[in-house]
Amino acid sequence: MAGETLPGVAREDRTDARVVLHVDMDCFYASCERLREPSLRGEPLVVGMGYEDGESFGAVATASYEAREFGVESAQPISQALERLPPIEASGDEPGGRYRPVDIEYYQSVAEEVREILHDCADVVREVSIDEAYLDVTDSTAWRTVDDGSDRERTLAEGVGRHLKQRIAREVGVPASVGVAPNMSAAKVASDHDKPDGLVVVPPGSVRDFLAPLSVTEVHGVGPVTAREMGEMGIETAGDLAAADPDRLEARFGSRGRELHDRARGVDDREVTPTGRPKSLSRESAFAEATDDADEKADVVTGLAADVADRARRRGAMYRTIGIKVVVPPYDVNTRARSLSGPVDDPDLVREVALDLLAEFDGDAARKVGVRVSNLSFADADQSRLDGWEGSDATVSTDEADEAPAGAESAESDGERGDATDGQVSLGDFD
DNA sequence: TCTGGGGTCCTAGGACCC
DNA sequence: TCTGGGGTCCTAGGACCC
Repeated sequence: MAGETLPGVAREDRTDARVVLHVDMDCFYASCERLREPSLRGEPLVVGMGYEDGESFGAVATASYEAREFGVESAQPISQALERLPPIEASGDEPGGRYRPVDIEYYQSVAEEVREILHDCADVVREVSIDEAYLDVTDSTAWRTVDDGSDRERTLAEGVGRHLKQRIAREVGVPASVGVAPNMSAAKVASDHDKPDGLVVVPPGSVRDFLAPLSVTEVHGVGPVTAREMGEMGIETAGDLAAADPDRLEARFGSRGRELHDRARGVDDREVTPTGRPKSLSRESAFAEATDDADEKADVVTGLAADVADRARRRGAMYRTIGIKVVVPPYDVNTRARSLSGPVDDPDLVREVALDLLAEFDGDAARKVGVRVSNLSFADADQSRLDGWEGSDATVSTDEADEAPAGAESAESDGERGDATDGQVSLGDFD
């Protein structure tokens, strides 16, 4: 089915069927490394963090298909990868792997080139991550079949997918897998179906049949927990899921149950909307070994707080909520957050609040800590609304906030919890 | 599998308001 | 003093995704 359009399309050539593409760059970080270091092509290649400097607690970011043959996978502890695929320098007569550290800035520069092609090909592009995007090309193509002289049917939509792949390969030099379907969910599964370098087209009317034989884990939104529970209900394939009683699914999985049922039946009305602004920004860091040393934890949190605040500022984001995350062995994830009376851009306050929240975990061992800012607002975003404000402090930024930081008092006071926002009228007049 | 880092969305209870 | 019902905001946790 790869690179082909299934028959039976003409009848479905309705104007209401959308043409959605999902573009997924194949083991993107590894492809980027090969782009600038062609001798890595064809070699088992692992891109990961934490294997240098004698460290060994990082994880695999991307493994090339050759490395996957050795059992190396994404998100695997780097120590395990090194066992299964020793570095070439240390492998002796055995086959060895090439290891490279993550160089996110370089990958971003390559992704930017890909991005330009995507935006050139579609009006609406939703970038999901550095290596993945949805495109809606309904306006510029159709599900109509064309006679290209071969014996099989092709659609115009398929041509768009092929064109996109070829441009990325030719102009950037990295492989991509493309799925073409009438909705986002089906396009996503399609792009996954024939990796790497795949092109899978699923025309309207054939989505449910395409999905039916696939494992339920292929459905976007079904993770390990849901898959296990579905297994207990006798639901193994997407076909089983499509045939299941939606009321039963809703009883067990809530609104998500109904949604997944729809997806499995090929129903997904979500519009492809352009990438929006982030809702939160965070940084986290794992300790090589869990620690209960309060100073050590505080030092790391202080650093993370500064990083997060800096990133927020560079992106023009103000935040109204500051939070932390503390992962306690074996792997208990704890989060704490405090909201202020108004949005601020105030690195000192991020640190103070984060440390104050951290104090609750004094004496607890932590294997990982994190800092997050959320409830973001962007100074340039709602300008039309802000214009109506009297003495608009859309950019209540550090100057002002330093003098009257919203909620700062709670971070400094010996104080009672919960009074963080009391009496903070000065910054409370937002909205 | 025993777990790195950066995100999103949903749920559920409690506070508070009318 | 006891009380109904609805709405919103906040926090914490969970599942999922890349």
